[in-house]
Amino acid sequence: MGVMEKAYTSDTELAIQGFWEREKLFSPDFGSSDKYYCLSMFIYPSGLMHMGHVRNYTLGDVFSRYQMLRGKRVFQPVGFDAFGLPAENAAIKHKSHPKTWTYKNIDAIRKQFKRMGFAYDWSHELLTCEPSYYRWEQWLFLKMYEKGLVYRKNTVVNWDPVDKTVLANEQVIDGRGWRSGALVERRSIPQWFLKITDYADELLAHLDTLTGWPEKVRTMQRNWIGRSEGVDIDFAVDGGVLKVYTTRADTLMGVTFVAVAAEHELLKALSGNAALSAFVKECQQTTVVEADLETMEKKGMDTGLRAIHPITGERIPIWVTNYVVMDYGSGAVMAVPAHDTRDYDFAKKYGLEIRQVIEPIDGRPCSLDKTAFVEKGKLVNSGNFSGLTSDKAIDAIADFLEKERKGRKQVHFRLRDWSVSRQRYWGTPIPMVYCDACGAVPVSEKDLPVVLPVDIEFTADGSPLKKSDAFKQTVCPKCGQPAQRETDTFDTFVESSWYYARFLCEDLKNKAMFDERVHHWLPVDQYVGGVEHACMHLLYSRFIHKAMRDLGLVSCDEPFTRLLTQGMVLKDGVKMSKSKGNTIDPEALIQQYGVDIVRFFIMFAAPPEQSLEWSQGGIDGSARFLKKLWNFSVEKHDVLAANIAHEKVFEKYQADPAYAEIYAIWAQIHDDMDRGQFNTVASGGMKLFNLLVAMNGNDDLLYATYRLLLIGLHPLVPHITEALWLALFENQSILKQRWPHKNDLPKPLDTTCTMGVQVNGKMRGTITLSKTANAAEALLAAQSNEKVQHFLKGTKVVKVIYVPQKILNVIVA
RNA sequence: GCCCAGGUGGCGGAAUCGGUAGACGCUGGGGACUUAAAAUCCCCUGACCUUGCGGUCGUAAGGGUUCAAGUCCCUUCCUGGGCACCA
Repeated sequence: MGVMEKAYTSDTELAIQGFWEREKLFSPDFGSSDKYYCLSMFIYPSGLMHMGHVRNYTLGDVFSRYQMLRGKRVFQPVGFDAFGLPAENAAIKHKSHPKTWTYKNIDAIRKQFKRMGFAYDWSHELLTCEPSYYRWEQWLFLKMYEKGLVYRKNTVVNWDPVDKTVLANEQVIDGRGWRSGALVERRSIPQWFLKITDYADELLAHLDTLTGWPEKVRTMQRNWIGRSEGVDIDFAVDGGVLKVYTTRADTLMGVTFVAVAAEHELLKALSGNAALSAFVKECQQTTVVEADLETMEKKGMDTGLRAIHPITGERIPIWVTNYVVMDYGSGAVMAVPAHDTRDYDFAKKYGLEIRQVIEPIDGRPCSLDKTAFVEKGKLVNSGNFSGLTSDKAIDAIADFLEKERKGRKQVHFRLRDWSVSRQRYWGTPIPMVYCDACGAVPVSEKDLPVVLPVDIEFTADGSPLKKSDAFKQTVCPKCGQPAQRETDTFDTFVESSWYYARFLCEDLKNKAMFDERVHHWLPVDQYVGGVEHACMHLLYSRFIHKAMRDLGLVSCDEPFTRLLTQGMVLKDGVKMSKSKGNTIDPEALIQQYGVDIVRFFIMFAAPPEQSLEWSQGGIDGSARFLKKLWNFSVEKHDVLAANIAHEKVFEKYQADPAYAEIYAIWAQIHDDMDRGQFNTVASGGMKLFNLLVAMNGNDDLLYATYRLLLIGLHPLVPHITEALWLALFENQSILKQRWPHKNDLPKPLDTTCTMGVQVNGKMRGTITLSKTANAAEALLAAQSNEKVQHFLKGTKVVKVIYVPQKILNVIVA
């Protein structure tokens, strides 16, 4: 190190990476204050790294290196989300084992990550498929079970009747199994659930505290949780009540039928009706995907059963439909065709009555010939409730029903409890045992982990765990009699819901789940990942975090303080994917250009949150810029290596217009770094460099500005800046430097500014005047400006709007 | 269908608080250097009208608020993400 090389090559990058490794720059002292925990969503090892990963992990690395330069002790870990369905598919395809495929991919990606030079603390690397990881997941599940956060109930899944296996939603294509082509059926099976709804209120309320998250993600979560205040209403039926939930109790008098799910227990009594049974069967031959349910053709059939309207006593027909799902709510909804779009369409289709009970509050005409009237308004045809506004009526009707014991006010969430059972092999075994005498019994803590057996043969016909007696046969932890293990495994979202905490303590292995480091180092200061995780992963993690807090395992309320959701990488306007054949292999690019050029382009080409269009021309441009920077450093070597005193240089040039520009650019770079807008950090670096190239004389200013430039660019192009730094300046890493806060640089002393002049709101010219000029002086300057004069000629000034340092708008008549 | 984003020159994008639209870069054109090419450097590059000076239009489309709108409000269109078993 220390010798200026004539050209920048991949050898330079490898040498720098070796230097960082020797210096141990990326393993923080966990006892220190000034911590900064930066985390990128860990990778699912489905093959090699693709451009989306390069973008994701570069973003995390930029945050990390920026914070190191700001003086923080940065922890940036790396790991692998190693359980999952694709491993099973690959194993079937290649007649191998999910583990083999997974570890092979991990090895390849690990090599690629190292080549990228990310500032990772490799000493805390974790793999979720290792027993030392998932044993604590099993342990956490047992603790949640003890706390009453776990229960078992039946729920519907996609069943492939030919392959005799449960299908993931993505394995259902147009209602058929992807491998067999058979029509998929809904099948109800028992599954383990986590009570995320117990935390619904807190998950909602704490969104307001997550000010470091994009507003759009918070909005999405708010809508996903979907808190609503409504009324549970009982419709009397033969032998019981049919419960429905509505947020529009004001429309209750407009109910003309009740719709129930095909699985509803009311229908059991009607099994003798052949036509009805056939229809029920047809309804069950659809997927459970909500988007499909919402868009498919709505079908229904009159069951012949009648429900009694809780207020009028009227007999209302009960219809079975394909769009009401048993798992959501009570599996029944009241239908008000006049005031609900879906009910309206359904009523039109089957000739059911449409009874108007709401009219517009402002008395404007309202026809129900073409469409439902779904707004709130004023009640009509509603007996004693007629004349009330919708809002008043909702309360009045709810009060009436409560008094009559036919209903009650109810807060309802759209959020449903989390089904964590998967009928798959490559996942964490659920630590439960089934005993004929004791029922479902949790595994004893001392018997953890329940190890996933790997000496199995993997085939297409269902989970090998179900066929493995060695795995299944055990004894009941309670009574000691022979019993059977649960053969389902956890949803892989469970692993990704607590890994951020385990990273800190991964080295404890089997000794403990966490130690005091989680109290000092959580929450994660900056989290980076795809926006596609806005609701599920990010909500599950928040839930598990709160559950861990209530178990005394962690101490803060939220796991992630700041969140950046990065956009996709596109080529020719569409997402890069193998199936579309439009991928760019990052490894080939790195070989051709080097890591930093790829990093620089990918940061420069688009703001992190937006999608990024791949461009060959763009990467060549980035290569050109960095080459210019390198060549400039070689050319100016004598000046730059001269060890000029740089401490108070900017003060000396405080009144120089050149310094005003430097200051403005640095302030922009600084702000953009803070808000994670790295594309303009890159362009700011280019501007600063252009300034440097144009600078003549003033070696001390050049020297000081150049040092600033290397520090500013370091997070984006760490290898190049480190190589130049070591060659020209100190013999220690650039990361030991401090990023100058914009407020620590001297304020430029220029007293004038240039601003636009409008006449009647249209831009007509610019004037340069003192920053402290008043309106009269500004007007005078405008009136003596040739271009502006042209538009003021022969007019009378009516009004002057003057916003100092921004705009002068002269209104004339 | 529902929820959430995005739409600015030939292209990627900038404009942080409603105040000079198009920074920075790419592409293209012209020039310098060279026997020549590459590399490099310099100038031009939103559209239309105009010999020029200059003017008009212009941020998906339409409307509105404002002295002033890419930015705020309403409507529509298009593209993308999510919709609970891909991760």
